[in-house]
Amino acid sequence: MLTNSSKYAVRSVIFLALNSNDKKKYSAKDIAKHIDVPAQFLAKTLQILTKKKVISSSKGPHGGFYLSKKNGEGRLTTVIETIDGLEKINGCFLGLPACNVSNPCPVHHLVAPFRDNFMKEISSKTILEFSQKNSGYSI
Amino acid sequence: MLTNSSKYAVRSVIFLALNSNDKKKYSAKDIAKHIDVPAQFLAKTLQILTKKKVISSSKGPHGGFYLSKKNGEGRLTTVIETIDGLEKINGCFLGLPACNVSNPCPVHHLVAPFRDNFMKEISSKTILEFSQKNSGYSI
DNA sequence: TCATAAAAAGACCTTTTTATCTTTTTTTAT
DNA sequence: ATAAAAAAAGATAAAAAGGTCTTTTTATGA
Repeated sequence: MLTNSSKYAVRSVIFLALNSNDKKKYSAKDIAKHIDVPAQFLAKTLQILTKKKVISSSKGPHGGFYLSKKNGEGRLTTVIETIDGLEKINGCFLGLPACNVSNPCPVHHLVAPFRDNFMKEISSKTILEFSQKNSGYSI
Repeated sequence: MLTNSSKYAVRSVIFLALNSNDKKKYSAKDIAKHIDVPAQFLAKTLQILTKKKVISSSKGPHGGFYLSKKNGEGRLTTVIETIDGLEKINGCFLGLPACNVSNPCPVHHLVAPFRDNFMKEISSKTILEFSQKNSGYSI
């Protein structure tokens, strides 16, 4: 459903939402340590998110990645969209090119309600709202 | 969630459940045409399913792949398990190595009910029951 | 017996994903 | 100025996924 890059991205963004701000930044290495993923590989993904302004960064000593207030108002869908695109997550579970409610695959009625609800959850709440609501959980 | 191989496998098996028996067989090429996927690539997957006795085959003219009565009593989970393994579909949506109800990731409560219901649907019914129940749908 | 049809097997290839390593650029504090 | 810290960028590579092509084996029917 999601690539590792995208999973790491979502987890990083939630981590930053809960722990960072424009005064408190985290290096790729630190984030990688916190969420236990390969640091250099994560760095690539964080750079993409930065370039697309999903997260923020600053170079040099005491630099790092962080979520600005504006970043925190973005949506987790945007994170996934930026790294993986939305086709993968929205595509038919069995790979039918034209699967929809009027031309469903045999598992469409099982999958669609989940997907719709999932997409709603991660697109109706801001990154900050979502992260704080789920702050008790593991990342 | 599923690889293409596994998606093709599920669709092929449903096709065979609805259209084949020990008197009526389909070549890999025919099946590929019906479900519109690459024939040679599908053949590989069908051969694995055959070797693991999830489906049946016979060589030579008028040979092909089919579902025996016994095959039809198998489960779709077995198809996925044989091609992809179950780790992929059961693994944490965000990639946490130890995500479960007592140590959930932030989307566990969104994903787990879907996955449990999905697994129940494709493991409690036989391949034949499932296919016939959903025989109106596209594959 | 022989041509034919089909699975089975194996070699090969391309793309995508997942990484690692190195170098460059920028910024900060000393 | 300079050393250090960090992002950014680029090169390389291994593994997995996705797919094609060729040869071999097996069975059938004429």
